[in-house]
Parts: sequence; structure tokens; C-alpha cells
Amino acid sequence: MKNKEIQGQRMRGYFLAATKDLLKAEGLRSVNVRSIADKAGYSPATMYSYFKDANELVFLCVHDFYEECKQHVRNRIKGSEKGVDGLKTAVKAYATFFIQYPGVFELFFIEKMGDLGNKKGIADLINTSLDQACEEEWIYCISRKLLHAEEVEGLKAQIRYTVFGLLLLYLNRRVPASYTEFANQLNLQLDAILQPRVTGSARSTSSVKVQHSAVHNSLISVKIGNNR
Amino acid sequence: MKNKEIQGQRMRGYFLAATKDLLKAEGLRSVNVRSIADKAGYSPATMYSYFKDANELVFLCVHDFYEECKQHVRNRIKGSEKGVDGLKTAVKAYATFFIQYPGVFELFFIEKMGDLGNKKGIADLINTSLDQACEEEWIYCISRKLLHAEEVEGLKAQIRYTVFGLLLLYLNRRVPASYTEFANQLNLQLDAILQPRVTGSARSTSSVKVQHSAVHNSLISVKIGNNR
DNA sequence: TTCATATAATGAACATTGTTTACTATTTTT
DNA sequence: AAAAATAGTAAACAATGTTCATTATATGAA
Repeated sequence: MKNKEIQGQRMRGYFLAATKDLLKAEGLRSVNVRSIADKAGYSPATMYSYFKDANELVFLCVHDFYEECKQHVRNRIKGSEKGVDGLKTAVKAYATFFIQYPGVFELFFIEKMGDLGNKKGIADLINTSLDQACEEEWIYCISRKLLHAEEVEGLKAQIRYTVFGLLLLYLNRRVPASYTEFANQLNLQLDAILQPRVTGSARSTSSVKVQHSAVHNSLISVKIGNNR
Repeated sequence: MKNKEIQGQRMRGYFLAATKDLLKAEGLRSVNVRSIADKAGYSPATMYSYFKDANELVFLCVHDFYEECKQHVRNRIKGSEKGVDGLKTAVKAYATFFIQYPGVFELFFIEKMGDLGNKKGIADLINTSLDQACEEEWIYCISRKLLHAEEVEGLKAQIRYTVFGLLLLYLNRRVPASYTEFANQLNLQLDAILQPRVTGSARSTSSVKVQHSAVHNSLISVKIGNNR
């Protein structure tokens, strides 16, 4: 019985490796049962002995790419400064991973998940992948009181949606048109989000709109998005 | 020569209408040459006399959906209050259009554009669709000095990436898991973005901060996630 | 070792979809 | 009305997903 498991695991590994290679090199477009089987060195029919279909196989790659992405971020922030700038570096490293492997972006965010109930865990992994990849930096910023602990979850969400939206537009619609401009946009967005906010606790009941305008005008004189 | 044009335009219209119906009702998945041709009442081969392929046809739908989306937003903000809250309403209406027609979201943001050089205009239309749909509200806010003209482009970009990212996660990965929670997230994000900010280098007086706080609290007191 | 059995792997078949082409029917032109 | 042009189609081919009967190999009992 043990031999069967070892051999089965090996077989699964061959198909998994083939799928990962194809995803990274060619993108989701050229991942199909025949190309996977070819690369693995088996007939297409053999794949169905080890996986329900190519979709299951493809989503099994998510865990590995997730680890690879985290490692990519860790390597990038090694030796970089800590603090809010380090956090920005981590987020940018996360983004560049998907720029480097657009096929992995497709897998994480574009490819339809056949059975969503069955793949809830994978969806959550994907959703939290950015937060996880930058976890060290978040913890550092919180522990050094560079960010207020109570606003961190909100900041994570803002950065998450912004990064995903930016990647979606750039990778799928080539807007902005160049990587340089993309990197610029990302920088601007991160600066805007991570700028100190006012989170006072005072209550007010008087003429909101007038105050709003007044405050607003007093604030816009300071240039926004001036980093990098 | 004139008859040819009229007839050709009609034919194109039949295929276009069939494609739009399928996209709205069934999503991109069930849009294919045969289903389009069936619905239009012709053979699949006929489609190739009027369009390069189904992809060209599909992307021709973008203009119509863009108009429909703008109309949807206009209808929704009719009779709603103006100002920053009206702007939020417009953005939320934009989002609900894609919640209602996930197939249109796929078309706008997911479907691969074969020839990107040829489709640059469409990509730009898609990219600016949110800004355009909310144009009235932006203009109102600027003219009433509720937002400062100089920061508006930055705010537009932030809202754009956030809304696209949020829609991507919700429609493709069911995160968050319910529409209610999605609407909540959108509200939180819009509030965060449209709140007045200070910059990292702001040497603001304490009086500014107090005013700012006051405004902040007055804004968040508005119930969040109350639509639908 | 040999033979019977289980199972791993496959070739071939079928379904679905994209696309082209030769053919037919209709319309237009002369 | 005959000839030419055109519209529309059926049928064929290719690429891909999927299943299944068959083959080849490994396993285990005698």
C-alpha cells in the first residue's frame, strides 16, 4: 500500500510541475490537458487517473505560487529599510511578482473556479495573499507605532483592492500603457493610502459642509503624492 | 450601394443584439459563434461575413454597455442628494451595474483583447468608464468646492482601482462572501478615500486637526452599507 | 518460476467549439 | 432572360475536453 502512495504522489508531482511551468512560461491560455500531459510525459487520459480535471490541477498550483510569491517579497525586502517605506517596498514586490508572471495573476484572479464551495479556502488564500506576503512589515509598523493598530485592517483592505485593481487594468487592458507608468501609479496610490490620516474622536454637530470645505481647502495646499 | 449598407448594418445589428443578450443573460462563458448565430437566426459561417471573428463582435458590445451603464448611474442619482454623498451614490450605482451583469464585467475587464494595438480605444473607454459615469457628480463637487480640483484626478484614480479590485474579488472569488458585505466594503472604501487627508509632511496646526476630526466624524456618522 | 489477476497507461473515439471552403440559392445587372 | 455577383449554408477540418475499451506491465499466489 505504501508503494502506491509514493508512486501516486510522484505522478501528481509530475503533472503539477508541468502545469506550473506552463503557467509561468506561457500563461493560462496555453495550459490544456494535452500540453500538460505532453510536458509530464504521459498521455492526456492519464491525467484523469490522478486529477478530476485540468481545473483541479491548475488550482493545486495556487499554494506553490503563493509560497513562491511570499519568498519573492521576502528576498526583495531583505536589506531594505524598515517601516512604512519597507511596507511599500513589500507591496511593490508583491505586484512585480505578478508582472513577472502574468499567468499566475490569471490563475489567482481571473480563472473561473468551477466549484466555489469546494474552493473557498483557495479563494481566501488568494484574497489574503498580499496581507500575508507583507505580514512582517505590517507587524513592524504596528509594533513601532508607525501605524495605528486600529486602522491597519482598513489600510490593508485599501491597499489590497488598489493593487488588485491596478494589476487587473495593467495586465488585462494595458492601462497605463507602460510599466514605468504602472509603477508610478502604484507609488502614488501607496503614498496616498499610507499618508497619515486624521482619526480624531471628537464629535461635532454643526454645519458640516462649511467645515468640510474649509478644512479641505486648508489641506489641498499641501502637495499630495510627492514621493519617488 | 446604399441598400448594401443598410442591409449590412441590419445584419450586424442582429448579431450584435444576440451577443449582447447572451452576455447579459449567460455571461461570456456561453457566448460562442454557434450560440450567437443561433440567436441571430443564421448559420455560424454567416457571422464571418460581417465580423472578423466572435471576439471583434464581443468587443463591439462595449460601447453599448458603456452607454447603458452611464444611463443606469444617471437613473440612480436622479433625485438623490448632490455633493460628496451623491458622488458616492454614483460610484455605488456603477458597481451595482456590474453586479447585475457579471458578464459585462467579464467583457470589460477579464476577456483577453486579441489585438491590443487595435483595441486601445476600447481599453481607454473601459478605463475611464467609471469617471465618465460619475462625471456630473465630480463636476458638481468641484464647482461647489466640495473637492479641490487639484486632487480630483488622484481621487478618481483611487476610486477607480478600488472599485475594480473590489468587483474583481467579489465577482470572481466570492470575497467577501455576500453582497451585503461587498456593499459594506465599498462604503468603507469610499468613505476612506473621500475623507480629507493630511500629508506626511504636513505641519498642520492643532486647530486644523480638530476641524478635520470633526468633519471626519460627521461623515462616518452616515449609515454605512444601507443601500439595497 | 510460472501463471492468473489487478491496474497503469494509452489509443481511439466522441463531443464541443472555432474557422474555412465549396456549393446552392437568390438577387442584381446587362 | 441569361449571366454575373452575392448571400447564406452545410460540411469539413482543427483544437481541445473527456471517456472507455484495450494493451502492457506489475503484482501476488501456486
